[in-house]
Amino acid sequence: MAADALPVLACACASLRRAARAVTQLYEAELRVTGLRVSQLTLLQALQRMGSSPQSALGELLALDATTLSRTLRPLARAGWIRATRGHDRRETRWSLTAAGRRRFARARAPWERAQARLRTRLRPEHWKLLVEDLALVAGAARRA
Amino acid sequence: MAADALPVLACACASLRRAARAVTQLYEAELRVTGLRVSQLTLLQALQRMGSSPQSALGELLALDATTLSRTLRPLARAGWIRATRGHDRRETRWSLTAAGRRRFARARAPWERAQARLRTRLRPEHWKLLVEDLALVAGAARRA
DNA sequence: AGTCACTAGTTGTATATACACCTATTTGTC
DNA sequence: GACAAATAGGTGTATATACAACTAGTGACT
Repeated sequence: MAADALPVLACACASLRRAARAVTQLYEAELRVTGLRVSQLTLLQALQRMGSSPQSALGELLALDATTLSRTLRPLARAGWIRATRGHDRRETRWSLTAAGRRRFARARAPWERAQARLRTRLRPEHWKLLVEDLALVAGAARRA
Repeated sequence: MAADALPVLACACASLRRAARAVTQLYEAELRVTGLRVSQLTLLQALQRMGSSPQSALGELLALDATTLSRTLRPLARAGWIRATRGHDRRETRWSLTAAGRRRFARARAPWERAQARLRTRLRPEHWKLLVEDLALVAGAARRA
């Protein structure tokens, strides 16, 4: 199994980016049938989880720059999968899933789980934990460093 | 320290991409004084390590799509930091660092190490190993999955 | 030699990402 | 209430990333 590894890079950033590229390609391939990009599914997952939430809160959860987020949300709204409402503070935009968005999200579930499984079965159990738990620590650390 | 973590995401791909974004922003900030982007420094590091190497080998090492690589190499060549030679097989392009490239790489060393240190001191020691060693396994696994 | 499959790399196009800067709104202070 | 500082979000621009389709060179089989 370790024979399949790519060479270790000295740079932590390069290591992360390389892994992100490789894993993204795997997920995009599985998600292709859904018509959703990884970035879009990630946003639907975040909204499913958070319910109605301000745009800025989505950006913090995903460590996404506000401008990137702004442009990624737009096509989801155009497709009718998410809906914007205005809060008391009228600068603020709150987003929530529409019924169509929930359906779309449900239809993407099986392909997403195939991607998760495809990767997971290739890894030792502790590496899965690394991905989903320890990287949450790393992301938080980098944000505040 | 764990109080600084971002919430755990269910999707391994989203977790990786979020961490990559957060860490990239940290490194880009430190590298700004060098005039090099993370992607460019990563290529110079790879060439420093591999010596003269075919373009395709660089792509495999970094899990970079050939088209992405092609367009990332071009500005480095234009800046005179890398040089192309042609192999026996005349389809193949081999790249190596120029003297100017080695100088540039040397000047970027201190800022790069500051970025590494800034992240590293925020992490528990085992997390550093996870980043540079275990992510090499993850990247390899995803590639072959 | 002809040709067909394969491989290395590029071009066209689309999405992902973020910085600098902008507008609209809110809030704190006088 | 007036107004400066702070905040939410968007625009302009530049780079990062990759798929589909392409060109050009290689090699194998006849």
